[in-house]
Amino acid sequence: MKNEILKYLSKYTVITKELENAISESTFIKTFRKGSVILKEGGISNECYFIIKGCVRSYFLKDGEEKTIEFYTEEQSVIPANYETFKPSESYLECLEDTIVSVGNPKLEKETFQKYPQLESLSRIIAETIILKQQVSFTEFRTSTPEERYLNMMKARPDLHQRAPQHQIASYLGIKPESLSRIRKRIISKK
Amino acid sequence: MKNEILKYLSKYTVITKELENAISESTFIKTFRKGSVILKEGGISNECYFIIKGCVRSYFLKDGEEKTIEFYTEEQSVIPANYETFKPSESYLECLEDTIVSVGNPKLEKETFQKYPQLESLSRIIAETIILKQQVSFTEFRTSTPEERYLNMMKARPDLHQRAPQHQIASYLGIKPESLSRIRKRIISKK
DNA sequence: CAGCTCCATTGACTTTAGTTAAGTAATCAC
DNA sequence: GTGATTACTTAACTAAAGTCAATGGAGCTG
Repeated sequence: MKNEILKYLSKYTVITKELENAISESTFIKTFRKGSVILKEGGISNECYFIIKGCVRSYFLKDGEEKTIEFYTEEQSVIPANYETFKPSESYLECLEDTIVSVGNPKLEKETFQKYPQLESLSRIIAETIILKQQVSFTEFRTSTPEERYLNMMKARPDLHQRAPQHQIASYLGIKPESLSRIRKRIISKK
Repeated sequence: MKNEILKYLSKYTVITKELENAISESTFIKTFRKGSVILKEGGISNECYFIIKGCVRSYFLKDGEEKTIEFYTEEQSVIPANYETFKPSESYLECLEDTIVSVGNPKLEKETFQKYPQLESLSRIIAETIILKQQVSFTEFRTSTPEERYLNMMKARPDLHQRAPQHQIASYLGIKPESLSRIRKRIISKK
């Protein structure tokens, strides 16, 4: 299972025996059942996750409604917003499917980075890559209509449509379920 | 001037003599006149910037219109989307004011990280912090109406309103200039 | 299997943003 | 300083999303 991480890291660097050791020493596997809540509002989190298999949704409550922050699937990292801060969480983490994750925590992380500085270097590079990718997503979102956002999502992550209910996808797109329903209808009639 | 960076870094760590050296060896100062274009569409960028004083806007063209990606001001880092990729830029970087920046480039960066691993560690931590902050901004944007976005911006970065023309702010908020004009009118009449 | 809950869809209506066009104010260039 | 350009505002109209309510279907539960 753990070689899923190595497979991911191999996109950024050559996997050495050292790196393999670093990963296996600093992470462990956990599995969650569909419907499990990994983190609740108000909860303290001290773990981060790399998704090996499955789907996790983060969301929070605003005006009594669930607002989906992100859907995390295979090869994505979940870092709770309160990771390492010891502050209560404002959001939830929920498994939409049976999910297998690789778990990290600050203590293990710190020790491993000291022992394997190349891993920290790799982490920096990946973090910077994620920043740029996030910025592209954000910009794309900002400059698109709800209809375009839906089409973009279907192109970039078509699997989400099978994995998450439509009202959660709607809130992820920043619109109401009724609007998403109409947008879908409009798209079909255009074809 | 360079101690502006140290001042910023001091939010994350204790500034050692070593760190001071690391910064002064790996960066240099550049100044740009108001209106200067730092990076054009199609241009290759191999520099990143830390803004000491001034304001830089990044934008790109979509359907013949300028879409503002971000306004960068004091203590913010500008990393062009094509930094280190050697691919032509899809966006522009333009100075809205006379601007003083500290410049970094991949070669200097790499050398410095090898010489001062603690700086790379700090960079990782800051990058991870930025990821979380970006996610909060994105989520806030997604779950807000245009009016709320404008109010949020005025609260979080009121200076932008003086520093950037309104139509650029409109595109930053993902709306048309006419809509921003109406939103402002609506807000005033509510008071 | 009946009843319940949750979800997606649809319709009627309201609100708000986009579009187009015109007019005014501000800025820049000569 | 004058003319030209650009930015901002306003208005009338269109298009799309939000709101509220009702319906029908899927899935769960006793």
